[in-house]
Amino acid sequence: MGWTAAASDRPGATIRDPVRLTPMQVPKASDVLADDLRERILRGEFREGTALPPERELVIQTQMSRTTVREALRILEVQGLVRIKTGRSGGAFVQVPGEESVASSVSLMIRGRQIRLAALLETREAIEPACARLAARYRTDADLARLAHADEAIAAEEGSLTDFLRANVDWHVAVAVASHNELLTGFISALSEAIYTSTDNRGFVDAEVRRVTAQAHQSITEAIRGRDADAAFRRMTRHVHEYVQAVLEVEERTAIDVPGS
Amino acid sequence: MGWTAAASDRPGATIRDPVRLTPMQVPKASDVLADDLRERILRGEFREGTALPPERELVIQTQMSRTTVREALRILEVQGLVRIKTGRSGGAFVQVPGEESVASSVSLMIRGRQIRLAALLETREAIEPACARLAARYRTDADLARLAHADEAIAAEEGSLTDFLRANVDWHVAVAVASHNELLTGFISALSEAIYTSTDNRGFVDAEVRRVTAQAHQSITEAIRGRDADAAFRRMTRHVHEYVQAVLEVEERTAIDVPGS
DNA sequence: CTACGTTTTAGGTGTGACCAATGGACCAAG
DNA sequence: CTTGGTCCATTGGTCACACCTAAAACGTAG
Repeated sequence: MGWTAAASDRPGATIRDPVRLTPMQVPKASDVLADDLRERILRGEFREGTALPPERELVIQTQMSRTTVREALRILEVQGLVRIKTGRSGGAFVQVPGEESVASSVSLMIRGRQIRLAALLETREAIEPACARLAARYRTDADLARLAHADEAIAAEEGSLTDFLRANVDWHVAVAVASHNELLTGFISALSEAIYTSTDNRGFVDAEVRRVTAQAHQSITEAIRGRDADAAFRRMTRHVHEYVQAVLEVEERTAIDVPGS
Repeated sequence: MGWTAAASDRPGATIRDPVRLTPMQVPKASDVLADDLRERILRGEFREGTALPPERELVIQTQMSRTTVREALRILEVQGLVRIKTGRSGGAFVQVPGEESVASSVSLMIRGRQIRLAALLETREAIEPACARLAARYRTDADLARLAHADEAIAAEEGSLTDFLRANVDWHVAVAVASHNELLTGFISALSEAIYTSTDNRGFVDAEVRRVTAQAHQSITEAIRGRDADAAFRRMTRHVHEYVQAVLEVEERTAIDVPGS
């Protein structure tokens, strides 16, 4: 177009890089639609449970092809913003992403990055004490019921290792729920689940560990019941830390790692 | 098909529910493909950056339609497991979900659930002190450089409010990075970003707040530099808590909420 | 009023065609 | 030898259309 020549007053002295452009992106049609719908959903324009127009209707309204519309809806579905049902009076129903959504993405990262069990425990050590403190502050009777139930399940001697670990996860998640903080609950759910799968097949949990764990849990549950935030924080700190120590000890003893498969 | 009649020896006495099936789910074809590929990626079967076969090639291999194949790839893309490039030698390149992935899903939840600023701060209060402790333990010189850079930006008096808040976020994220814990980094990134957007347009940040903040940051940075884990934990606890108090005060003073729009 | 088949409305899948972007090979002008 | 232009092959993006499948709603026989 010759506009570079126009920028220079002397034809021989070409200015080389007088202007810089940021690498620009041409959005895909499906992304445009998805972005628009996402924005509206997050803005609260539709109540939860509202049905978006059927695909064929969206095709008419947006003048896009059904393929494009479907791709946009699929994006929103994966992001947890809609739930798609088939059949008559089915369609895309607005939903708001909750803990499961966060938990699943955290799980993906943990598995993909092959995050070591030590790092997982370190993270749990970082956030669970504070979680217990909040639980002591905000717990309701329903929360207490869940905790008590998990305590019973853990104290059951005859359960299998898997049962024990499952109950263990349930208890930790119950504490998180009792904190009434959705973010923390999401984090803890994902963490506990990952720790669970990492801890299974590592038989370092013997009867002694189970006994100590059950006792610690009950002690913390008591603090939460008594709304003793400081005690809950302290005991949870100690409990999680001891667990870390136990795992690290075994890690060192069983230092024959299985890196490949 | 009349097989219920065949099960009964007398035609009139139909046995009603002789066999019970668990409600089974018919998975969608695209999900099957996506699940398979996801599993392989997470298992580390492909190195990061590896190109999956082109769509048309996958169509041949899987005997599925291109529509289905594309949907599967789109799912993986949204989950952060592949990055799709157009053009020659383009395609789906294997990727492993990192902090951005977690951060974006957390953002969705925060926006969608309309989580209050108080809850965000509460969450930050729960995890940042521990984060600072880890940073003091594991920080490298590169981490210190980032922290120092952020400290300078914050101390700059002449910046706009937005600049200040931006630098504030950078510093908090830098602390998280220094902890060398990818999970915590992801959490803090998402939290800080959300707090940033919530704090903007709330002019409670005056010169005094900025001065105190800059001072607190420097103090914590010093603790991290000196590998003093306890001091880092303590000072960060105090700093974040004071920030919460400041915000809550303003919240009460400006109790004229804007619920609708 | 219940039971069951039919209809209708939605999403799910398959096909084939064409558009758009990207990278490489090649060529021409300076 | 560098710069820019042209063309081509490859690969994802979009489209239109047809058909299958699932589920809710409806209507009717018993």
